Amino acid sequence: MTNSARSKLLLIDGHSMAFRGFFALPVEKFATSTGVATNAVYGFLSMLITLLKEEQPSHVAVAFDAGSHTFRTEQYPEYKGTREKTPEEFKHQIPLIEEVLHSLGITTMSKDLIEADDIIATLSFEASQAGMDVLVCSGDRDTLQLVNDRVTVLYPRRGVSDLARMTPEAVYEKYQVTPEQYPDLAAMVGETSDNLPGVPGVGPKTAAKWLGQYGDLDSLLAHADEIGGKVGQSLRDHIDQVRLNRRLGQLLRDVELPAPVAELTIKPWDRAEIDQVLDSLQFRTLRERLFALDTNPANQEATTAGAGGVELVDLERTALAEWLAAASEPLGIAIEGNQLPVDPDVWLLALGRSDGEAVVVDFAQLRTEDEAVLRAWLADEAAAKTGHGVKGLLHALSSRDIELAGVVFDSQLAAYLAHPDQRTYDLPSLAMRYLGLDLTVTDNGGQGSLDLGDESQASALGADAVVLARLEQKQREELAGIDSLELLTDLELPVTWLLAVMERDGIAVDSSYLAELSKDFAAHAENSAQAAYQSIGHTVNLGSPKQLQTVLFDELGMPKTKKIKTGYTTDAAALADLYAKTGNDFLAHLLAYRDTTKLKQTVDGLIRSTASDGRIHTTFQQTVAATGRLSSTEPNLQNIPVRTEAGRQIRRAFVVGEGYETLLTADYSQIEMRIMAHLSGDTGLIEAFNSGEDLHNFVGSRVFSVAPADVSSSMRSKIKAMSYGLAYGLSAFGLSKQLNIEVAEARGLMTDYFERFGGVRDYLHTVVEEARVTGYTETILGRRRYLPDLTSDSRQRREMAERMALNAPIQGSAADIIKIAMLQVGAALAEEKLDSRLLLQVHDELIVEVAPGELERVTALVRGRMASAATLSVPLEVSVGVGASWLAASH
DNA sequence: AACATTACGTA
DNA sequence: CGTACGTAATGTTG
Repeated sequence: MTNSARSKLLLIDGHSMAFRGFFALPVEKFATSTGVATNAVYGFLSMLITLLKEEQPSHVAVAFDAGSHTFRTEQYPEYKGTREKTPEEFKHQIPLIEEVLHSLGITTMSKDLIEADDIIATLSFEASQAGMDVLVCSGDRDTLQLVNDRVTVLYPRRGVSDLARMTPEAVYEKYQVTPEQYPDLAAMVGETSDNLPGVPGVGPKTAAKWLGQYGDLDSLLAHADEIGGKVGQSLRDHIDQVRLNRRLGQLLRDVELPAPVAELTIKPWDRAEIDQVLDSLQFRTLRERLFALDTNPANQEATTAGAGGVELVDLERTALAEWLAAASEPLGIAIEGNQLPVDPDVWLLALGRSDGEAVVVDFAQLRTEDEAVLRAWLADEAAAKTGHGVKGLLHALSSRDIELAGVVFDSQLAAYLAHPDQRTYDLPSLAMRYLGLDLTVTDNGGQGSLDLGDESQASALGADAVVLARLEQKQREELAGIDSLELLTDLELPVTWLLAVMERDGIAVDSSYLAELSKDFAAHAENSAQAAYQSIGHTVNLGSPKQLQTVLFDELGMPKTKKIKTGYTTDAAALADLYAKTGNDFLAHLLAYRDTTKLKQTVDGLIRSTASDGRIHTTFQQTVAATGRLSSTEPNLQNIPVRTEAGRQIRRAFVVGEGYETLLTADYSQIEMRIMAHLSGDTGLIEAFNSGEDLHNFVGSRVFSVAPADVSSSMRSKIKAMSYGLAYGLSAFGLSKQLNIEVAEARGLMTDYFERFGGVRDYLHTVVEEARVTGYTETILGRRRYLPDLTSDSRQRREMAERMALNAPIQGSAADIIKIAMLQVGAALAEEKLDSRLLLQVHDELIVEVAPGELERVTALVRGRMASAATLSVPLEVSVGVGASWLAASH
């Protein structure tokens, strides 16, 4: 049936339709969080989705104007001369639209000196010659000349969603001429928007009447002297203009184009790529509308071809041991259960082979002998396995004291290493991306779904396991291609084991102390609140920025602060600034209230997170931070206060657990600056670290040309801010803001800095340039971060990407190093059969719980292993503290 | 109920 | 107009 359906080509005038979208949608409502306008992109894509859905074209192309200079302006410089300059807000959206189209596999075309309509006319002509149906979507009436039995123009009436179908009949009804006659009519009537004057006194009605009488413009002009009255004279007076109009209005049908119509089929969708593009545009609803489409036959074919049936092996008939022994490749492991460190559980486990065979076991019904076989196999280092988020697997299996070894792959970690910027790495997305399988389709008949056999949970789990086995093959190849396979097998996978144990162990807290702290902070906050109400004479929700804006700027008439989306900011820096200006006590009370409520929230969060064993078990996220860092959730133990005295008191609550002697903290000193010295090879900076001198004093003495001893504290703090800022892509403006100095002074400071440390400047420059060429940055271990925005036309996006490119190798290399250190420390503790254990990692710091009598050995071991984790051109310095609480161990 | 916005804690 | 994160409250939207 589908073969007999005629091919249908959809041709879109990109500029024209984007422009409609731009004016139809309010720019304020359609912008990314960074302020990039996206209303035209949104409007265009929305229209495109509708067309794809309603019209089901088999071929699509979008044509764009190459520029305002065309062969028409060469013939007639005034052509389109009255057009207003394209708004900046609009211009930058064209590349974004092209990006979206490319991710959708839709061909875009543009050609120097040629307008989009000429490209469309050429393609339209070629396609209708080949017997295809053609839809032309354009807001330019010149395209009406293309209309015939095969070609329909969709002309926007208002906005981008209301399109008029201009068939030959519709054209005639509207203009009383045939499509072929339309350019003749337009030549006489003129087109204001193209700056083409028509014949005065001649409108569409008159022009149509004449064309009805004479057939076409040539015949009409040949008999121009027969036409009487004022309009006849007017026509004769403007014949040259009419001829010019006619020539300019004629669309070219013989433009040389890069691709024939046959190649304009919609390409298979790479959902991950589309996701990435839509993410960057911050589109949500359009994504759903888009993926709900089923217009792409090529995609369906690819999807179906990749799908195979999953066959569940019946353990009543097949011996588990034999089935396992027959495995010649890593088996996929999928489970059903709680994969968190607290109260983990597992009730179903599936093992899958890439050929589609799967075993699913229900622990509640598992025969004793099968369970023994399964346990032995899972614990067998030589039996290769692959999973998805193996850390969770380890938690779940630990609930039944099941040991897991021989895991050679983790599809989630692998996907993260390949594309560390993605939001999530859920299995269905990976299945779609790497295998073209749609795991979200649960019904049997659905195209692209695995044939589940039945809809039970067990079958779905078996399918997951099969998918994992197949993913391993694809992703292993991908990682090998970017030299990241070792990163997975030698770093991230071992780290997963370590993290699982750290999470399971947790860190002990003093719960009664936390309760006390909460009470203290509450009382303090309440006092500040009352004092705040007192000073303005009424109560207000101090936690509501909106209400505070009313109080500060309307009621008290304070000077306006920095603008934000909803008005003016009330953040701490702005409030402190206002306090300096006005001296109003309300501000001081408000700041105090903010501080203490924030601390109370942190404490209350810790209380809520304390497990029944009196310890807090955070979850470390290993696939979240794009640079390679870990992050910590539920609760986040990587942002426990330390900077203020009151905040530090919270660290007292983290204590050594029963049966252990003390806590030990070990942190790298200035690791990012050391990495900067290493990567840049700057001799001055390397010397700074080898001199034994305090880093900032050393650098300060060079920048300010004084002796190290004469570096004042104000000089030192400026140097410190600048040194750290450089690794983030700090600008002179940002530095001036932070240090409260003039921009000129900040710029001078940076110039002096770079004069003395030219290697740093060269390095920072090179790292961005290389990334622009290769498309990615790399850490010392070869961990990549892709930054496509480095070549963006939008300055904002490009500069953002440049700062990321500066920072990623530095932050990421530090992450690499501490991960190595963790593995080394973990291995050393095990080798030396010590009972002390790693509890937390806070980016450049490790926290260890030391068993009785082990302090000396553990201190030496941690120091040594951390310092030797990497060999850089500067030493890695480690400072260690010991104490009964995290606070006490911090100094 | 889900999402966005604002603010703020850490390295 | 400095990177990388997570959490909580308020307020808006469906």
